[in-house]
Amino acid sequence: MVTGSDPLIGDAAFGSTSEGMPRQTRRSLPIALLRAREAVMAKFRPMLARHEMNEQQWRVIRILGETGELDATELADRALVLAPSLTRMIKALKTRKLITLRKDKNDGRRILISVTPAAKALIHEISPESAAIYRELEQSFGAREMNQLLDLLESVSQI
Amino acid sequence: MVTGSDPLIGDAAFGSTSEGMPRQTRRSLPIALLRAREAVMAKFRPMLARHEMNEQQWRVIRILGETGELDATELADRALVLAPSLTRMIKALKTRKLITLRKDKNDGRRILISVTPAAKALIHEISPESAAIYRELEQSFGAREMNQLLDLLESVSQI
DNA sequence: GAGCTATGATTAACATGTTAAATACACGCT
DNA sequence: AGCGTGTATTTAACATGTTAATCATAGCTC
Repeated sequence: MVTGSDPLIGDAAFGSTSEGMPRQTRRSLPIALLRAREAVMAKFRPMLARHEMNEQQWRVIRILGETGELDATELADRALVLAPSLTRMIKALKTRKLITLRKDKNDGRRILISVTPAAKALIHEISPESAAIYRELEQSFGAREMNQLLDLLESVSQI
Repeated sequence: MVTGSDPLIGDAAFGSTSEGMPRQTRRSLPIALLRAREAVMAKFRPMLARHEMNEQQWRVIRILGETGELDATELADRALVLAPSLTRMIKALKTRKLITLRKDKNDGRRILISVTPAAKALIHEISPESAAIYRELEQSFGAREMNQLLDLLESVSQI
């Protein structure tokens, strides 16, 4: 049975959601998040592709650029990539001479990763383009809505 | 002035994005969307795994259950999976006898996909569990916030 | 110091994401 | 009918996602 006066479950246009029946996908948070993400990333992907970067590589490089040297676990955490993915990406980025690795002298298990000057140059190429796309997005979506959305997303991430 | 291995942006610069510098990831919409999605999906994944389903398969099966027979393009669109992914998933789901395929008699290019009774049974197993997790999520996040978030996500998806 | 446990990173195996190309059919045109 | 163009699906190739297992090192305990 549907919870009391809850307007979230079941959209009138698509019928009500009763027990045993799936929630309509249009008011499903996971799908709404995915759809929004796709819409947003579609704006950025062509630009990144011109720089021979994908989304994940850009996250990794950019975070290293912002933060400085990081170990793999911390980097994977911040860039939202899984450890096995990062391991593979490290190989590719090292080959492209965008990162350098060194062992942590105090902990032989850790590798410390940092960006090369070439990567910093790349960051300085991409960032203005990225910022421009972001501004465009903010303009058509609304700065206030954007902030509100970011706040809600931050809040839901902490659950 | 950036020198040596110092980060390109210090924490002091948080929030203010100047030309040539990357926006701090904490207020980046793509990353916020990804992080929120991860937080939400972490609640659902273990339950789906118990039913030997991943997130994408569940979206596909569920949408077919809601909608009835669909052609591949329409299904891929609604389930937010790319056509090549769907092609591969179709093979697996057919092997598991969760879907059946037939050719469109009016258009030989299209295949029409629908769920089997076994899939419908599976949907009726999973849906209440999914709904329970969703209610839990709604309770800790807040129904009003959830609604607000869904509205904003829908809005940003149309940009 | 041997042994136990925990942690960081990698590897393995399979699934999906992503782009480009190939294939097959539909449809309009002449 | 034959041809060109567009559309639906598949295939290919490579990247990342996901879980589990493995390997190496750290740190603790006896």
